[in-house]
Amino acid sequence: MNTAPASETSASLTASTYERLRADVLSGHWTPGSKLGIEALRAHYGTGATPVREALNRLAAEGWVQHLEQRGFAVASVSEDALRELAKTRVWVETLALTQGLLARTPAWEEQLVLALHRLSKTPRSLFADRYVENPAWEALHREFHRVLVSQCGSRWLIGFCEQLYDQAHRYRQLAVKKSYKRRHELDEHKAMVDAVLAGDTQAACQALTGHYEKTADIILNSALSAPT
Amino acid sequence: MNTAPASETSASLTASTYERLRADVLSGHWTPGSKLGIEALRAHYGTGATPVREALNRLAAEGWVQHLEQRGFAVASVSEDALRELAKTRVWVETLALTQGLLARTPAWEEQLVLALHRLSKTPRSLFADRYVENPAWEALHREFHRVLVSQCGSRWLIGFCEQLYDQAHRYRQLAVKKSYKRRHELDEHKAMVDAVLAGDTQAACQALTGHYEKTADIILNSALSAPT
DNA sequence: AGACAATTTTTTATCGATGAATCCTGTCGC
DNA sequence: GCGACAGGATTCATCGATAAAAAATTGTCT
Repeated sequence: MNTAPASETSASLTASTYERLRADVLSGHWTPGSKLGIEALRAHYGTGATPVREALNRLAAEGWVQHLEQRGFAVASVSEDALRELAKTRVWVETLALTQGLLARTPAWEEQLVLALHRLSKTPRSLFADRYVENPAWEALHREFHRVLVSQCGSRWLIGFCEQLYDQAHRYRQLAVKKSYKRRHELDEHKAMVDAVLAGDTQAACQALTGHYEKTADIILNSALSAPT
Repeated sequence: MNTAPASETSASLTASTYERLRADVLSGHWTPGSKLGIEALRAHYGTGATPVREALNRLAAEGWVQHLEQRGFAVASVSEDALRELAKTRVWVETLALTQGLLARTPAWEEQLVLALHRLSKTPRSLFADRYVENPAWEALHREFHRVLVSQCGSRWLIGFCEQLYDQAHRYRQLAVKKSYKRRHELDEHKAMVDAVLAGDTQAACQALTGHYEKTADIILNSALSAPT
């Protein structure tokens, strides 16, 4: 959870409240479905009602929270079906972006990708070796890796969609991790994608991508998302 | 432009202001790039600053307006390049949705599609025969037709993306129409898509869809979007 | 005349207060 | 005993006022 003011102290209260609230929803700090009362948020983030309200309106437009006319806001709910649909969509949309990127591939893009993978490989997944504690640096690099992967498609819209889907999936991952963390060889999977891209093998790249996402979804589904702890 | 209160008088001021403001941006009533001063909007829509502000925040999250930190809001700008990118993305994403829909096609879907086309064919494009005046009924049915076309893909995300892209393209169309209206045989193009779907011919369907969007983009581009009247 | 700085004006972002709607609770009638 | 209903307490939506920031203006100096 994010209690300290964002590093950007200069930004407006609305902006920083938005960022903090968003981060807290993504990280699972606010439980899906739970009510987000204005007064509670106002107190928690230490601002007036107006910035909280404006932040909530943005988040509602982005689908992170739900706006119930005349009865406030609530954290967007989750479900196994929604996760399956999300994973399916992600495969479709990112496969599309990757395919288009490969049709327009450039050395610069390949270099970015190699670099992103390298940095990711140098960063530990967990802050501790014996037990899992989220490593913010790894999370940032992982996000960056996936961003670069689709960035060559030539459409800001498509890149934006991929980001939305990534963040949505990220929330599910966070929620699942709260229950059980399953170790896996993510680096190999990422490397397979990069290798396929470097070889210019669209089919292999898409296949690797698809496998990666399906595995992720399966792990989350198996962590019994539906059974609240 | 939309001066009268929305039909939903019961809804909150924020909600109705949001809808009216959005409609006015989509229709081109507020010129792209122009400033949206709070005081001006407040007076225009006859409410306080709070509902206006919340509506603007939602619209900013959806990309219809731009939020310049500490210096208010402005209507999202347009450009030829952005339109080309939009058209390209639309082809990719809707082709994807249509393809997936065809993989899962059902009689119910085909019936909806036939119905949507029929209704569209029965409604005149313009309110007057001699000159073009937008027909809201046609606009609604056209939107519905395209919604149905992609609705079978099985992903609410993908359907949502298609809607976003549709609305964005719609704004470009509205802006172009303000300069010159070019008559065309849209009905034939729509019919070609439906025929291909009914025949289960994915390739033909996607080709018809692609042609339809590329033609639309070309017409808008030729109307000299960049040269303000 | 043109550049710059101080000052005034305008506009934005935020607060605290208020009217309106919803939710809770205890009571009454059947 | 249980559901309908009338306060009362919360919570939401909205307003008007205000502090803070940006923009416009003016006056000065080179």
